[in-house]
Amino acid sequence: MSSTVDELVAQLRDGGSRVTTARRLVLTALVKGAPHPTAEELLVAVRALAPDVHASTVYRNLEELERLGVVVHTHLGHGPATYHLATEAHGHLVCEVCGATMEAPEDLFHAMAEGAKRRLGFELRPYHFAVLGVCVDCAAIAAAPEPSVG
Amino acid sequence: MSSTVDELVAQLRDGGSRVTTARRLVLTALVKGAPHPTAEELLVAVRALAPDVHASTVYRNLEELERLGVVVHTHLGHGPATYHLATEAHGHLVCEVCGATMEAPEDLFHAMAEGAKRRLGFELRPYHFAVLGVCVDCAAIAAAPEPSVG
DNA sequence: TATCAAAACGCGACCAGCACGCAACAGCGT
DNA sequence: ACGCTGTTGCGTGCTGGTCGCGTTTTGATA
Repeated sequence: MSSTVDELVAQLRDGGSRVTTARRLVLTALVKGAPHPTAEELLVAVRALAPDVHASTVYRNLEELERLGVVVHTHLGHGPATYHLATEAHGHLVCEVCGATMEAPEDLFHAMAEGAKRRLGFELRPYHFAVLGVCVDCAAIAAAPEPSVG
Repeated sequence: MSSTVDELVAQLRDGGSRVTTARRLVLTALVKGAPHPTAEELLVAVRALAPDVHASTVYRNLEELERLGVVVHTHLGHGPATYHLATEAHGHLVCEVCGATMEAPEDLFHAMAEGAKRRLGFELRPYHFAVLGVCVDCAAIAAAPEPSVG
């Protein structure tokens, strides 16, 4: 198991931040909820237990948690940003056709990262924005001769 | 020289679209303007010659031009999308610190694209979203021992 | 346990970037 | 020049997110 809510709360205190109900619930939602929640989804999860929490509170908490290095956000495409614990940071491959999201194997970026570093001095951070493309299934559909219209 | 406005206008006619003042001006701005214009910047360029063109007209034209394969848009980071001619499509590396944008060498994505294809069946489209990272200069600054505060 | 400064909250207003509905207008085939 | 229909200008609306302000809460200290 990577991180419990209590450990994350301890990180908050270490960082000088206070521990509030909303904040704890955001962390709980991140630990126990679905894999790539948006701020909106986190808000829903938080409100399930504390209905009066305001959207801006969730946004501000995510910002603060990110400042402390507890969570990171990723853009998976055109929609809203998604959040996860910093301990679970990883690259993403997103299908432009169906929206399917998959975790990128860690070494997939190695060659490109090394090439960019050596040739351009550019240090890749391939986690912040997903790499777009077309997934197996959608590529198969696109390549199929005819979807047999009738 | 890649494309003249007249060639692009011909593409419009071939696609069944009409050629209007606003549309021609958008194309002109794309051909002759700065490298990675946003919709807003294109609007300004268009309005320099036709002050009454409305923002939504530019957005709709860009959408239509994209449908016809004349232009493509790219997301360089958190800001608005940027547009360029489809003939000039290329990958981008964007510095998360200073925002510097550079064109990615064509072969930089080869290894990753092949790896993704062979191992996951995933066909990379690395042009739609930029790859983020830290540029040479900002990496140097970050690595410097002390910026000599006084 | 009471006190209190500062942090965080709830709330609403606001912002950027963009999409949409509609009536008027203009391109272009005839 | 005519008329069909795509396009425009305009306002309005939506999503995703930020900000300022007055109130509440946290948690160190007494």
